[in-house]
Amino acid sequence: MSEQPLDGVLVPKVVLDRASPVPLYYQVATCLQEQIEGGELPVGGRLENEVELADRLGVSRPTMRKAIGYLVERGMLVRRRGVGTQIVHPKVRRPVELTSLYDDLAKTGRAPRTEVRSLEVGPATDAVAETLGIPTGTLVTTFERIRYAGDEPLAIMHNAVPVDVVALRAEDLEQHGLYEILRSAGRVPRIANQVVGAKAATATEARLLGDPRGAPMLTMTRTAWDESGRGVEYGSHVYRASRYSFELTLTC
Amino acid sequence: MSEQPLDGVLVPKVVLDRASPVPLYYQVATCLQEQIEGGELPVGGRLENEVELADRLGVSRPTMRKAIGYLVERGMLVRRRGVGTQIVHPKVRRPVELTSLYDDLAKTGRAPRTEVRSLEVGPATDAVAETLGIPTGTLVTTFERIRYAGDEPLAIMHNAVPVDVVALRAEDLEQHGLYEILRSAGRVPRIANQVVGAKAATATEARLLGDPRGAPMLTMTRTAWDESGRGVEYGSHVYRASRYSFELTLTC
DNA sequence: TTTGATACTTTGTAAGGACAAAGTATTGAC
DNA sequence: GTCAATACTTTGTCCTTACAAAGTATCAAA
Repeated sequence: MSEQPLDGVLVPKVVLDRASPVPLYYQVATCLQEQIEGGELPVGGRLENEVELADRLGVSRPTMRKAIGYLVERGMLVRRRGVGTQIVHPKVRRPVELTSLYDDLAKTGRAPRTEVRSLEVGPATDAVAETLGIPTGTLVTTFERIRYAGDEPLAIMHNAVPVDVVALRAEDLEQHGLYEILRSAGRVPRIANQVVGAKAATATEARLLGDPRGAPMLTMTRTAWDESGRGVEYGSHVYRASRYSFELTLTC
Repeated sequence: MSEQPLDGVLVPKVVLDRASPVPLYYQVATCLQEQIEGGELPVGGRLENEVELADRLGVSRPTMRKAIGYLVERGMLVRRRGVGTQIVHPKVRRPVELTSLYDDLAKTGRAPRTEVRSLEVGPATDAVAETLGIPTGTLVTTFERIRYAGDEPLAIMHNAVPVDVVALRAEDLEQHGLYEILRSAGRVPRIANQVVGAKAATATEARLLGDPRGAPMLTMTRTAWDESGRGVEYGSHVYRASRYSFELTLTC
């Protein structure tokens, strides 16, 4: 058994299943990723060179390169010509996940609760129609929700979703996150534009969220499109700055 | 001259320079990107299939695929097996560019001005050392700046940069953005972690920025690492919410 | 008319080979 | 001993070829 060579070059252990429908390059990539996240491949360490690695794993160099490239794209590895491939950072999430507040809360173990304050179907306003790229007057479902974490109000959320994208009912929205509903309807959001800002709470916002009037609020407006370029959601949300912030990882 | 075929399949015009040191796939990609952004290739249109395109441009299919893949990665194109490649979105910037406020302002044509209020070299605090991943007590340059757009104050910025990353002088910081300096010193930030939130202005902040006390402020703390995984910058900034917001595009 | 099988188109994965370019280490001349 | 030229290592780009898988359209049979 060839163990770690002398000069600190790391030899990851990878097991492949050529019968699996999962692409080879992806199997290699996730295997490496797990070992990096698990700490078996320490940060700063240098990886075996591509050619050897490909050889040892029994895959072609293009496949090996694609696997490495995948991890480079998400900031876990760095390669330099003439030098090699290094492990740079263990826990890196993709540039900001395209998830909803509901998902975020559920993931961190806090019980999300949603109150649907209003929901109506009507023609889209010019502004909404334009940002979503749909004809003016297209029917959209417009609704307002308050999101709680446990008993504490977190955010007021305004949304507009074209009715032909998915038919929304208040009951569903109280039980599930909007993105969850969109996904199960096959309208997966693929690309989104977000603007994050801040403002002072209006009297209404303050009352609904239990903050003093003028309290700092984090605002986020988002437009999301599905894979065919169709606008699926427009949202304009207000978060209590004292309870919420956005975290994101960017790679250049 | 073969013009646009009948069924609306788009035939981009691409001119390649094989003598150029710029990779072929990148030439193809930027050429396509320009035509998409310029509107010559309309949103929703279907691209010629890979094989034909590669053939017509005189490149191999892998090269063509790499070019298309590059644009798919940043959300401009979408491909589906058995269907083809479609243009989904014209103006999409990379998931949030890893730039500084100075760069942002300069790009949008507003004259950025910087006032360095303090600058000192000393051992890093525990918190800073930990986030940057450097030993406690490592010497860092700590400085405070106010950034103006024209005559109007925009933000208060606090930073810490290890002295062995780059030696910083107040004069340089008044003339150039921090990221510009880092780049020219060869310490290119490659990956960063940002947290965006909001808060009310303290009395000092309000005074410095010319806002009333308690005015809503957008906060951003960022830690950035270079390609070798070394922490190069820690920043904690406060922006006037009335004058600044973050815009970002995310792909899932 | 509807259903189901079939053919076709188009992208996805994979292999193998060749050369270029960048960075590092070594060696030789002065 | 220092510095420049050289060799070597390693990733970057590009090509050709082949087959698999998904989606669409066609066509025939019930």
